[in-house]
Amino acid sequence: MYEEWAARCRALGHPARLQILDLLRRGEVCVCHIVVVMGKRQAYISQQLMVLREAGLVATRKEGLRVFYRLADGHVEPLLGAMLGPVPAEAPEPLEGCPCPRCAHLRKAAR
Amino acid sequence: MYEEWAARCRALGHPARLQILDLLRRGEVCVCHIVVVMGKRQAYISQQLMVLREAGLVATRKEGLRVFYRLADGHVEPLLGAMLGPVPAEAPEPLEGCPCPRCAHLRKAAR
DNA sequence: CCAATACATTCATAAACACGAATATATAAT
DNA sequence: ATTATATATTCGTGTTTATGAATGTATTGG
Repeated sequence: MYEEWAARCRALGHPARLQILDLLRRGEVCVCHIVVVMGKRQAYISQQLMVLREAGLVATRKEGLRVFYRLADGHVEPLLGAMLGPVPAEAPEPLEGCPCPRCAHLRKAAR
Repeated sequence: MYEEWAARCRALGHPARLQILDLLRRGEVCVCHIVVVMGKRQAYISQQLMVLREAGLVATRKEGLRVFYRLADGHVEPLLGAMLGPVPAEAPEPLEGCPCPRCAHLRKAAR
């Protein structure tokens, strides 16, 4: 049982992955959104997502070309909460330069 | 901020260290007690304790020859709770073959 | 001072991880 | 079928981590 959690902690033990998980606390997003938020190469983000997936920290849903990531089972969110505090309540805003459907939709609604 | 927690998570990312921290949730103990509980070489335990110390996950108190370890500041306990669940309520029992003063005291009280 | 005890550190090596570069796969549009 | 798009994987190399063995340090008692 310790080894299982240790493995998850190793996956948590990287600032980029932690940031991705923190982002996912705010809700499901597609990979391209994560790429824009993090400002890193797509392949790099994909590598980090693979680690998170293999550790069972995130779950995915495929929709056409896009893959949406979310936090896995109920254990992950409280764990992040214990580290990073509660998720601040923010109004959802479109992300500058993000091509994902969610951001496109938010931009349209803003006008 | 992510890097700080990532560093702590790396320290958590090892079954032996996780087990030590879980033990410390039950209260302060000296190194020799940890050694008996874990059934590993003293030097090995000391190495793991060094990692935990450098990550700021534990604090120490020296008393004569012995060094007592406890969980550090209030952030650590909830984090462990999120992973391992609440600490089970157990009556304190002396540990077979442990030379530490606490165990000696408990053995005396048991008779 | 000398020895014993409790704990910590250093060193060497093997395994694991990080990450850039290149490449692969799957889906959708034409 | 071809092409474009979104995402995933593989590979190579440099860095970090794990752990056994050996050794060091601090404190106490004689």
